[in-house]
Amino acid sequence: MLQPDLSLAPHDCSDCPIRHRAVCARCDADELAVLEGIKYYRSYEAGQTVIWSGDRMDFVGSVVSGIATLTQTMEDGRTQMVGLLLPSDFVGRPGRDGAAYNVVATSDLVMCCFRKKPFEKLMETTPHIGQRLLQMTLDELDAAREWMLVLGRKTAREKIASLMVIILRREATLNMKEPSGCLTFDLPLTREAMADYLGLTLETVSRQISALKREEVILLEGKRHVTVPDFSRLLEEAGDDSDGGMLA
Amino acid sequence: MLQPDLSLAPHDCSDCPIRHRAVCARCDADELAVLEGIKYYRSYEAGQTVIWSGDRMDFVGSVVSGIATLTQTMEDGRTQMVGLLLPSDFVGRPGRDGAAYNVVATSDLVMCCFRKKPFEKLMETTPHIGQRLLQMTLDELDAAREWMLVLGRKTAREKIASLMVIILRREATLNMKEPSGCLTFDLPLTREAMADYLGLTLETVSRQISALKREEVILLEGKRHVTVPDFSRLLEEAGDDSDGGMLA
DNA sequence: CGTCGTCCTTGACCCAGATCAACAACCTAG
DNA sequence: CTAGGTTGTTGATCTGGGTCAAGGACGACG
Repeated sequence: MLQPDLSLAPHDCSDCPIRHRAVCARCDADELAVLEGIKYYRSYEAGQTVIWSGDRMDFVGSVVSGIATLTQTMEDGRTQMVGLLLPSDFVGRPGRDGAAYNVVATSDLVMCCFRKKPFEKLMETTPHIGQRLLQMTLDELDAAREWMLVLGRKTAREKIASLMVIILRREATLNMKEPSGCLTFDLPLTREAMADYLGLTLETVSRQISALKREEVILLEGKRHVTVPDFSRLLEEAGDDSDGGMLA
Repeated sequence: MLQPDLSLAPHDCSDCPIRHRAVCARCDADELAVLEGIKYYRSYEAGQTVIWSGDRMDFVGSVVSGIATLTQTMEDGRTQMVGLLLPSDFVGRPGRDGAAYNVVATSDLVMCCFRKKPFEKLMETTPHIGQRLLQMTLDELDAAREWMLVLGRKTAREKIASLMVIILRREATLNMKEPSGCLTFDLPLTREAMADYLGLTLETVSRQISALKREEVILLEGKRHVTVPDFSRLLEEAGDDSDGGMLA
């Protein structure tokens, strides 16, 4: 079920220096040439803030490697993560100058950026970029809404399991297969960051992870490396009744 | 052909039979003619389900009058509202056949629909529609993410106040002004629907509304008609520190 | 008119998760 | 090697909001 052309399925594009889902259409060499003039790479260290909410943002871009988070904060310090950016995810908003969230590098991070003005011009002349961006944005909207169910209605245990499911699904999607059976991955976030994503405290996160370990839903090596002996069991714990996000 | 108006600011378009922000570019008469072939209206009664999650959806459209909700449900019945559709809001997803949520008419509802296939074709030939749709989708994404903060980190009282702020802001936006001072509106939702939106129970919603009334943050006539004597007080109760969503 | 059904309110009690606090397991620097 | 800084774990206690239960307000309809 590989989808060619303008599909949004992440594609094997390892020899393409763009690695930019919004722009790369079949890694077209001409396109590449057009883009060379306006694209550049940027690196950030773990913990560094890429953009502050409200700041002027003169670029759009996507994650090449590493992990970043989108967060919102209230004056009293309460923090909610509103997005988790993994490689290939897009950041930025054509048509608006101000950033709406803090973007923070959670690990060392490399981004592929485009200066915004020329990118917007490019969108006008190259319709598939806009179409691609629309599809990606609709996907993000679906993901955000699915997360609203997690935040609003799930228990702490279900939230933790849901987070693991999301991470496993995203990793599996990059390899274009469905997760199942026995799986292994590394938690890309600290307990505190998980808490901010899930609307919990870090203590509750820690306790629930311990509980899942105790009941052998997961196995832990160190604090970050997780083995899931039975993915369907994890799904059950997540209260997940979806078909894997593979809507017709 | 008229220069298309790509701004997303709601515009006075009362004599335009499309009333469809995604498509209507300054109510261009030519455009209208093109569209006549593929658009139609549909009415629903209060309580009627417009689309079930997972169903095939062969149209896109927008709300002309009335109110609809997008909800997600778990097998055990826990429900989370993930979107509130007011007049001019868009429903549907070009490029995908299955609906991702239940869409329910909360009041009597009139929708302006377009058959999906021709609409998609129209998008290809008329770039401004795609651009407009992208902007609208990005706005919805921002709204969804703002709601994640409400769901994940706010107290019950702040949630109720936030809901009222959102409703007042949306109403004010239609008249293109900022809400302030003494305001009046009708709650478009039952206590239960509010609970589903806010990730609370209906009892908690009722109690918090009573508390806000007791402390004169709001005045109630009947169960639905609300007067807000001081909008800034309500903002404070909502824990809202934004600039009114008017990012540069 | 009364009865039924929907929507809402209020009270009593309980519990999941927050809060407060101590400490353990690692780092890296010196 | 030790000192100090992160990050994570676990225990004790508290509390906001959930749950269960009773009843009120206000239709619509016979």
